[in-house]
This record gives sequence, structure tokens and C-alpha cells, in this order.
Amino acid sequence: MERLPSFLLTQTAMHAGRLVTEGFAASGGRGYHYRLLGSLLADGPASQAALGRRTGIHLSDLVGALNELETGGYVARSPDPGDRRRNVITVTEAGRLRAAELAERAAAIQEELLAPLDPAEREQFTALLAKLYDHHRYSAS
Amino acid sequence: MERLPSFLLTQTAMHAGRLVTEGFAASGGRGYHYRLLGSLLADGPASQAALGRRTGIHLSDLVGALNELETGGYVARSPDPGDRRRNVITVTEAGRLRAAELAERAAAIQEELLAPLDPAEREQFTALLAKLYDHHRYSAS
DNA sequence: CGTATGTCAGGACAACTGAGATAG
DNA sequence: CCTATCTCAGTTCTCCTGACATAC
Repeated sequence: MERLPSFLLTQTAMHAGRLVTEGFAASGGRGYHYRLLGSLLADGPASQAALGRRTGIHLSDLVGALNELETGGYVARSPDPGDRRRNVITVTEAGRLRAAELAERAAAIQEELLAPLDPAEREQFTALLAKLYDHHRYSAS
Repeated sequence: MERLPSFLLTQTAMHAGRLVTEGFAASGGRGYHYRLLGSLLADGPASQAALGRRTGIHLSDLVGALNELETGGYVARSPDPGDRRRNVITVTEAGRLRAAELAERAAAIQEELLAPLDPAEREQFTALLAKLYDHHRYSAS
């Protein structure tokens, strides 16, 4: 049981989730904020639907997360002139600073999560996880 | 972002959780059932409080899961003669068969979860996860 | 007309909290 | 008196469903 991958995975992820929630809460943020700002900075402005597909965040939850980011002045919603159903989400200057702040937090969280692993093991672990993630991402749905 | 361990871990675990829930539901069971029967068979009968500590299942949730197992005739609750606050939980003969059935399911689930990894990678992955699990298990709390 | 988008209300599930009764 | 055990009611959190209005 203590060697069952599905068990180890879900238990460890639960702990990781707590680290993320608490780590970002210490900066007054949430994991979603980092994911969204990161995606917008890495791949450019996008509509909400596109953002949802990119980040894996559910459209229903996106609305709330973007409201929070907009209230903080970190992103702006502007109507897409080419398709009036869409909002184009862009990162503001404050959002850029905020993203850097959250990235620091994120790094600290990874450090805490992976503490017992040496650099080679961390690399291995991440690579194996990515393999699983990609496999299930494309085989499901 | 797609390389961030905490992200990969929680996303992959979410998928694993679904595989577990669906896989066991196909046999009319739950992940908790397998965890509990497995722990009882591996480490012997126990009180509910001890079982909770062994399996990481919350005491409140244990009550319900044991009710289900008891209704199915897989475990028996009997008062502990040495401490009348306690129920001693034992596995019945039917429970033993049930555990074997669920173990088969569990094996199929691991196979599906780890499908893209070769045997050596599976071994590595499990060992690294166990290292993380143990670390956080004993450093937290 | 059918499909995509953004919004909202609420359901399902698991983890957790708090309170109680009983026993040590 | 304080702590441990078992039980249950109910909160919280995330993920998800369904419905709606609007625009393509």
C-alpha cells in the first residue's frame, strides 16, 4: 500500500496542494493567479476561452480568478474588436511585477516540496511526471 | 509552467484520482475500501483510531467507509474487551475475497496510470514518490 | 439555426472542523 | 479532571454541470 503509485501520488499531491495554497496565500494570492499570469506572459494575451484551454482552468472558475486579478489591477479585460463575444486579457505593468513576486513564491514552494531530493533526482522526477502528464493529457478527452 | 513540479504533480494526481474512483466504482467499491482492507490484512486488526492513523483516512470519514464495509459483510466491528471505548475491526472471509478482487482492480489502475513508463522508470518514479511521501509525512504533523 | 463565448448558480466530492456521548 | 474513542452534522474547497444571454 505504501508502495502503491496511485496512493503515493494522490497523498503527495494533497500535501503539495497545501504547500501551494499556503505559500501563495502568504502573498495574498492563489495558485490560479500564478498560472494565469504565467501563461499570459509566456504565450501572450488571449481570450478567456483560450486561456482556459491553455491553463487547464475551468471556464467557470476563470471568471472569478480574472475578477480578482482585474480588481488588483494586474490584468485588463478589453473587448476584442474582431469578435465582440470575446474579452482579450492582457497583463498590466503591475501584473508583470506581481508575476515576478509570485514566481519567487513558486520557487520556494518547489524547494520545500522537493527538499529530500538531490538535483539529479529532481530532474528525473519532473521528467517522469511530465511524461505521465502529457500521456494522460492527450489520451484522455 | 508545464515543467513546474507542483503543477505536474497535482494535475497528474487529479487524473490518478479519477482512475481510482472510476476503477473501483466498476467493482462497486471505493478507494477507501481497498486501503482499509489492505491495511487490516497487512498489519492485523485494529481500533478505528489506529486504523485512521495507519491509513491517513480521517476519523470522520472512517465511520462511513466502515459502515459500508460492514454492511457488505467484509469487516466486523467487535467491542474491545480491554478498552470498551474501542471497536476492534477484523476482516471476514468475504472481506478477504473482496480484498483480492479490489487488489486486481488496483493493479489494473496502476497499469493504466503508469502506461507510458517502462519498468525501470516505474521503479524510479515510485521510489522518488515514496521519498517525498515519507519526508512530508514525518516532517509535517 | 447551430456553435462559441462569457457569466452565474449550484451540485458532487473529498478533506476537514466541531460537538456530542461514552469510556479510560 | 483531562484525555481518547466513536459518531454525526455541517463547512470548505476544488472541480464540474447546467443554464442563460450574447455574438458569430
